[in-house]
Amino acid sequence: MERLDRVIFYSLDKTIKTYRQFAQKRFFEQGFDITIDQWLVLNAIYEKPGITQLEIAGKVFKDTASVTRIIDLLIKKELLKRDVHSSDRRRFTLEITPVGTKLMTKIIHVVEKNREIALQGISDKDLILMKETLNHIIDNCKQVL
Amino acid sequence: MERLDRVIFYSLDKTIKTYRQFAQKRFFEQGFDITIDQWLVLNAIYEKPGITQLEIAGKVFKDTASVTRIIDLLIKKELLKRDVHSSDRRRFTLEITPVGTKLMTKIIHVVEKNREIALQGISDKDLILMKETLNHIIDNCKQVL
DNA sequence: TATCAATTATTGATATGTCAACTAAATTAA
DNA sequence: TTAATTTAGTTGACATATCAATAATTGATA
Repeated sequence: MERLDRVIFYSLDKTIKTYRQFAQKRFFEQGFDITIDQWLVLNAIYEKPGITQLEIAGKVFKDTASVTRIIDLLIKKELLKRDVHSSDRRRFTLEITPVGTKLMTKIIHVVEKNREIALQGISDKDLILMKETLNHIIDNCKQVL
Repeated sequence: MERLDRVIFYSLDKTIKTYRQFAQKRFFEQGFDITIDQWLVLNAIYEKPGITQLEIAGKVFKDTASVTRIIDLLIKKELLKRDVHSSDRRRFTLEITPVGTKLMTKIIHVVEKNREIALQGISDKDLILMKETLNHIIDNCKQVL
């Protein structure tokens, strides 16, 4: 067996990539023409209307440059509308279009099902334990960052 | 508290991103002008001389297009050399240069230290448990892929 | 052996990640 | 109130991910 410390990061990487591929495939299969990342950003706005791009970036662990570009694409797809903010002209008001809202209400079922499939057979206890270990790793890395 | 199934993928994403940032920062800080992904590819060759690009892709969970491009950069950095394979002309023989070898023997200490820092305070038992849970998720997703 | 299929790798297009430089606007301080 | 600082967001450059199309070569088969 390989060394544990090495295998862990290997497994982490593989898990994220496999889950993303899986989730993306299911989006397309069910007819949703949207990437996982675009969904993440759209969802952040859906859950908190009036959210700023900076807040979105923090919420989905992306930098503001990525958020800007993803928002551009969401607008091109007519799922989102961008208007200048009434009181702070550095900011934008991001508003999900009716088409975007419809997509969100439909795609949530795929999202929930994806999570269910990916986690089936895994106990809450194991998930909680894993979450704690993951958070521990994050804290360890953050101390140096 | 948010729903567990949701939080888990959130934590996974955050962990990978934080660890990558942390590891990359330490590469640069210690004077190694190489990205994490370039290191992964170079390491695959280092550990298995004569490896094909297809095998590298499998080993580091990248597709062959990414591997091709990363190899291009490694060659530009003069850490790697690419020659036609003697018996199969579809393939290439990838050879790490002396400069590349030197880098690899030095950077391994940073890599080991990174893992040590990231995992400090976490028991082997918890790591093994996490690995099993991660593998379970991978298997669940693969069934659908 | 001529053809067809499989294998290995590259390339183009598009999306995203990361860093740095930049603009514009708002806030704070002198 | 002017000047400096901070904040919000954009843009360019480069690295990587993913998909599809392609090229070259090899292997299988009819």
